[in-house]
Amino acid sequence: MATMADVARLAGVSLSTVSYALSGERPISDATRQKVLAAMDELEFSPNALARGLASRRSGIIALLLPTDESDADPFMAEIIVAAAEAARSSGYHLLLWTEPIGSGGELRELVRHGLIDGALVLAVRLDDQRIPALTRAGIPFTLIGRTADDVHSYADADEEQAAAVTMDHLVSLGHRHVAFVGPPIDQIDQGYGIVVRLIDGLTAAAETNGVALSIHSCERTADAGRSVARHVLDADPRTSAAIVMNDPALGGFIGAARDRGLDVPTDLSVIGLFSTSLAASLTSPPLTTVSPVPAHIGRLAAENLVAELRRPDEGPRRDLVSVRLSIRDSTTRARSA
Amino acid sequence: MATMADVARLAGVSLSTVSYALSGERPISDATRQKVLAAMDELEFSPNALARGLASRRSGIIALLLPTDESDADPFMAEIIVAAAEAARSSGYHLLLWTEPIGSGGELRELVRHGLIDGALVLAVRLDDQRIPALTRAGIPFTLIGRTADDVHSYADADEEQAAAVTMDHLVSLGHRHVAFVGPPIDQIDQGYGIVVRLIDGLTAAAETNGVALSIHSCERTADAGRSVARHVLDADPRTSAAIVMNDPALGGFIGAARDRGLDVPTDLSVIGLFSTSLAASLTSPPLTTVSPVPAHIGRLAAENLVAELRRPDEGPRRDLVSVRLSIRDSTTRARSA
DNA sequence: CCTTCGCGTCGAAGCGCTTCGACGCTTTCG
DNA sequence: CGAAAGCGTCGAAGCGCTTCGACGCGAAGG
Repeated sequence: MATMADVARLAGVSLSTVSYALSGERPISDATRQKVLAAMDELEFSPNALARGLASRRSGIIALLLPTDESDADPFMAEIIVAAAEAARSSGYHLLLWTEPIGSGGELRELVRHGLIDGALVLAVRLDDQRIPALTRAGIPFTLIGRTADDVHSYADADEEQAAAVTMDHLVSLGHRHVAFVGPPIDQIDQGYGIVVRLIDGLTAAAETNGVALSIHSCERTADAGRSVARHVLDADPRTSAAIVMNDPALGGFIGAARDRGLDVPTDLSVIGLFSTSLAASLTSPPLTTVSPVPAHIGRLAAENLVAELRRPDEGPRRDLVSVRLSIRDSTTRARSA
Repeated sequence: MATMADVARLAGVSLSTVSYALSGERPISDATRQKVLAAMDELEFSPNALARGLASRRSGIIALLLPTDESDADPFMAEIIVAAAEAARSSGYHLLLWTEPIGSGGELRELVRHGLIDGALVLAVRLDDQRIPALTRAGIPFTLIGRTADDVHSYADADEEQAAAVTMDHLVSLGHRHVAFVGPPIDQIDQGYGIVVRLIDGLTAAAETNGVALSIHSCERTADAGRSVARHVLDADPRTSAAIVMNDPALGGFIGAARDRGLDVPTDLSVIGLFSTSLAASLTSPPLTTVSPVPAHIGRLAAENLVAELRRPDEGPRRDLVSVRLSIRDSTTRARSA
């Protein structure tokens, strides 16, 4: 554990010179720099992150705020997180996983006052998210993974509007006119998760434009719930020929229940997965047609935006919309009536 | 941003007294303690993590070492990670996600010298893992999520032996005598992932005991690979009546290919998922019988073991084996011949 | 030719906390 | 009744780094 003082001694220069040689904050002659670097090498020096952080008031750590009670370990989020960690790391930052037992405004303040983190990535953003004023008040730069209502902060998010359009286009072009949307649990809609709200708005608009009858259903994140929603959907409007499911855990039950009714997927009922992971898409039978962004892109962009903001704070918020891709597999086909 | 000095001034005591009142490292009279606490409250004081870390040589941060090239964002691992983060946090530690671009022994050293972390959780452990000597040399306490060959360190791991026994028991009790095991990619087996190796050993032993013919196959983590392995398995031994699949991404293809051959699952071919997530189990058709540990348990225990070791270093390694559960769903049934 | 400037370097003052030795008191016990 | 033993508190010395002001020096400018 060599310290900078050791390096300075060995190189025959002062401590501050070593520091400047390392950071480049002041010009250092080439000869000196070489001596310093050689000494560092010889001593296997590597700077102490804590000391550096204390002195510079920059820790090199960013936090990822992960609400933990809901959508626990969602594979979609998992991809985002890993991608964010990698991106942060390749920019020289560390990613700290900050799980919040939800509604814990107090603890966030603690984290923030703590002086440990330089910035934060905010996951599972609600249109009106309490964490945002908390972070703002604390003066901590942050980037949303998702968007709020007022769209004034940095973010990286899926392009829900496009997703809605692409989804509806696909179904319409296959002749579907009676479509059901199966979303996440009702309380997630009520709580205003931007992603859900915007998706529903987009789908509603697209349905109207295309003369499609769209029914909207919420569904708990379980196969059983998917099962009963399927029954309900088919009872409510037997003409329903396509379903848009944004709820991976419900998918298996949903498809199973339809099949139990004697309906074939996709012949009698097309199913399209919204924001499903490709793993989920490959597991259903038939393999699921999906409309999804690449989660890793979202995570990476969010981390990059945050880092950029930390390095150059004055350039204003950075916003990225990740467009989705329609992956046509075997769960959608032409409507029978068409 | 009040500092301890501010608190000391307001409370009318010395700086060190405030520190002791906070840490309890030395006795402080009740009266003084109350004054100090009141002052802290009034100033909304919260200690600076960096300064504390620098002075005490304990950062309160543990790293989770996540090899990133392989099994990217595996949902099973995701659950482990989130659970570990929560457990760490409720023990007063922060969890830092350290992604490694694999084979990066050098970078690990850097992290370690860095002085940032108090300990490490090591994910995706190989029987002979290079990270272990690196950590040992650096004097960093760690807990494995998995086990090495020599079984001398702290760990939390699934009980693979039990898993193998439970799996084989289930199939044997259903009358299966010709069983195929479909594992992860060959290089993961070769590289000695403990979990895979022990599972195969256990299954082999259990097969022998029960007079079962067991064939072993590796398989890339894609649906297509699953498909072709299924064909291969059925060609190689048409008597195969059951498959044990430890490879979620391959599952869909595997089942699909069997069905394409005119085989019904489970009537003609029973399929059992090994270490599958419950999400995956619910998505297949029919829903998958699985033998799995609760991933969150593994993550939590690992974090708890590490924290315990950090707090009481002399009590020796802590080891936890998490037992698996057989969840019987609809993908297994009696062998036809039976 | 003297001033001005920028370059390259140094020394020292912190950053906010922990921890060790010391000190004055009050108890306790032989 | 005096010495030993705690108890509760204080002061000061760091932890390893960044950063600011200063300084000597050679080059550029009037």
